Amino acid sequence: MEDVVRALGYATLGSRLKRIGEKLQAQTQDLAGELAGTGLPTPHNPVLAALDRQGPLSIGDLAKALGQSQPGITRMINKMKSEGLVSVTSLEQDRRVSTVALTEAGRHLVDHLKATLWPAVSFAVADACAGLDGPLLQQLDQLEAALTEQSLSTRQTGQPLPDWDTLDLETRS
Amino acid sequence: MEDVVRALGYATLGSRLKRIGEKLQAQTQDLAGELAGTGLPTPHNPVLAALDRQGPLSIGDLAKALGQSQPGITRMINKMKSEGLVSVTSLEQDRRVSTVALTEAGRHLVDHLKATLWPAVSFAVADACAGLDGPLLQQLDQLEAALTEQSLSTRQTGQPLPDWDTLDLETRS
DNA sequence: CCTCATAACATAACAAGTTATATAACACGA
DNA sequence: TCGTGTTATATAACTTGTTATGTTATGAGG
Repeated sequence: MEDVVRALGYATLGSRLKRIGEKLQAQTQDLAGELAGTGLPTPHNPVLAALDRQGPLSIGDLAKALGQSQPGITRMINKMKSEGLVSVTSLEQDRRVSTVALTEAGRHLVDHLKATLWPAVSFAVADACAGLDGPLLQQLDQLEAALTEQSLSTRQTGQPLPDWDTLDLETRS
Repeated sequence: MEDVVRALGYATLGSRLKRIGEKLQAQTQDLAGELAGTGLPTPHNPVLAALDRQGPLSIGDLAKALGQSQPGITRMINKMKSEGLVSVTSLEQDRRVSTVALTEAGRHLVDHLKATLWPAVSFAVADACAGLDGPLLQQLDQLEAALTEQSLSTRQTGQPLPDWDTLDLETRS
């Protein structure tokens, strides 16, 4: 059965990118289950990372930092608040803005993720991307094939992982 | 405000790909509004293209051809059926399988899209991708910047578009 | 033939993104 | 100070993807 989305090339690049992104997120979720045992949904990771990097942020700034719409952020923050990972307080000077900050539990989770899941994902994805070459569509072909052939979880070497903060510019970009 | 998803590189590649894919789809939708005037949702285009390329297909085969799950296809087909674009008939030999085929209206729409939207999108996306170079993350940086700077609709040259069927291997891949 | 496993599709519930709009707080000019 | 416009967030409705599960049809063995 022909892969139509792949065959149409530029015409369906949007669908293609979404599809690969979802596959990556699904495999990341699997890896999270094995590694960290936390049931943290994959899209919540960037939120935690943003708060870790930048400290407390408003809803709007979080939306900008993650490049998505404000209502989406509001909903995610509500869920994370209900799980005790973040606290939301309204700003003294301007009570329209609510400031989102990591709670103690949130910070602990971040520390755990920095030591386990986040570097593991970086390495596994870097491994899947190793050897990619050529124009964009070709690299996407290669990446999609690589992910199909071997999932992120089986790309775990088992070797000791460096902590997140020490790995920044090496594997990450 | 730092773009965290971009900054985290491989660790958030899934989110990144989804984000770019959604942006592309949104801009494709805009282009569709200007060009074709049809309110066809962007994800329905690959379904039409698959049926156009392969003739009538079962739900399961469509799911394979598009690389998504069967329930998603079922729902999309139901909507397209309700809009008169496809017909669904159950197979004589095996009444479990339902065969999806373009209706007359569906075929007319496909012909229209082949003459307008599909080649236009191919060209516009190819234009946005022109000059991309380097490793995957770098090409994604460049692509995302290109889409932000100039939308697909403003990449329309206005010059005559070749018909879809004559453009296959040239711009498409 | 009847049963049971399998296969195809449908349905339901959920997740996470979007747009459009409502609400509430602020800021400024008449 | 009183509207009035703007800004920040919340809410609602929708889309489109997912998984889990139900239903019906097929086919194969006893």
